[in-house]
Amino acid sequence: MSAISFTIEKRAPRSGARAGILTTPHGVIKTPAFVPVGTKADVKGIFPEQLVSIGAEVVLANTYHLYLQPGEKIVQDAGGLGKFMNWSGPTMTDSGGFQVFSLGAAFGKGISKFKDFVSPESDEGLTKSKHGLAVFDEDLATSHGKLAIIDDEGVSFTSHINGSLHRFTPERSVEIQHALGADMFFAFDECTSPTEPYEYQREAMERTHRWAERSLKAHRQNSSAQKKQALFGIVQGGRFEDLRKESACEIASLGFDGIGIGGSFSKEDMRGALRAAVGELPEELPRHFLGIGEPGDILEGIANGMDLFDCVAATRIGRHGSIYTRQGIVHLKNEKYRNDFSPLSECMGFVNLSSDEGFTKPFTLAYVSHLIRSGEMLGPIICSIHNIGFILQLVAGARQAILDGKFDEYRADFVREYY
RNA sequence: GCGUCGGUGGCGGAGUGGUCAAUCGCACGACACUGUAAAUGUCGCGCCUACGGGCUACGUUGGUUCGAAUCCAACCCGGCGCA
Repeated sequence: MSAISFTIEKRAPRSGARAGILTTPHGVIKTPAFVPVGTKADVKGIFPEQLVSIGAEVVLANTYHLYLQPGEKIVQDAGGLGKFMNWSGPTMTDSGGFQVFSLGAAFGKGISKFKDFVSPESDEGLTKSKHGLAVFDEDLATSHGKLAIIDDEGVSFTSHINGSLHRFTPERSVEIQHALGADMFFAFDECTSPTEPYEYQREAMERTHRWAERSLKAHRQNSSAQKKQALFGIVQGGRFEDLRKESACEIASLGFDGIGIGGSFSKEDMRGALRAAVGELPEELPRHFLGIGEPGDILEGIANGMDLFDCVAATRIGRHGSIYTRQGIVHLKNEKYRNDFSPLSECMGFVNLSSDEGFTKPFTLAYVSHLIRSGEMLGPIICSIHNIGFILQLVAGARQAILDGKFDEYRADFVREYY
């Protein structure tokens, strides 16, 4: 018995795209859906009411961050993630598996989730340890510029906040996520660096599979949590299609409530890895494309049958002064926007961002550019809301297009103008 | 007027005989950002360039020296103190 239910309303004729309804204990999510990221129990710079007003239906927080600060007990005592952050709709939490990557192999290397990975440096093999470093060697890790090292049992890491030592296992991640109490949560996985070779990708994938089983077992041992929370397993396998297929089969066979597709790709590898995985997934489970993405990548995901997406880019680039528009990303700090008095909303093709909760009138590019340049906090806030709104609208439009049987045209039209 | 300290790139401010077109910060210009170590980071920022380098620059003028932003002299300008 799952805490959620998922029904598919309509499938697109010439692609894998599908529109569905995902019902959770805290409400309904119309899929495909974009899930704004609220890592530390807030979508940076945006009030819950504003999220609602621009169409958000669900938010995603992070286990690693909330465990470190303020601690899962506080969130639990507050009544769970949603109550803690004043969000009454559906919630999700990520497992902390991504931090294994971002604080581990990627730490200090300028590698992000989605870069062109030019020259994979030979890596002293810390994260490749086959012998299981049960005890975290801080000096060793630090000397390699990492805050996290992996063994078969779990991951030891130092807090990026104060350097204190911690350890996650699949069981611990589930326990923390039970305390956080989101409607949907993810199994603890190992998100590998795309620079890792095949052998290591296989090793990590198999470890992720073992962790998936342990996560599921831990979840099933808590029947009250099981009634309220759904657990998603995560497909890994790097850029290798055979691994992706194998991983998808394995994860799909275990009995999760939903499936996440994880990983870190180079731009060219995403589609192949995605297709290989999706082809092996059962139709009836909701599929979440972890960490994706940019407009084009989201549409690619939808076309390949993905239902849920989350991404920090909208708020991050917004905070950094860039906005999505129908014609592509605009860097508001650029000189040419200093005296561009065209309205923000019209520029991005929004029909309506004006509501009692949202903006009352469109701001001009010149104004927001000024706010960004002068360091006023309203600038990043406006851009973040704008960008989340843009993505939500893009996905809502895609959903409607699927229902209307016009997804291919919708996607083609968008891509033509945007890229 | 006397004394004293000081005048460096858009600004602030290092440097105090060669390795200085000149550290650094700001401003400015551009780029990056995909399960958030991120309201962050990277690059550029005298002029020209066939990218090897060339040219003009550290208040002004002159001098010392193989060589000066750096030493000397005069002058101009500013702060402070005394008249």
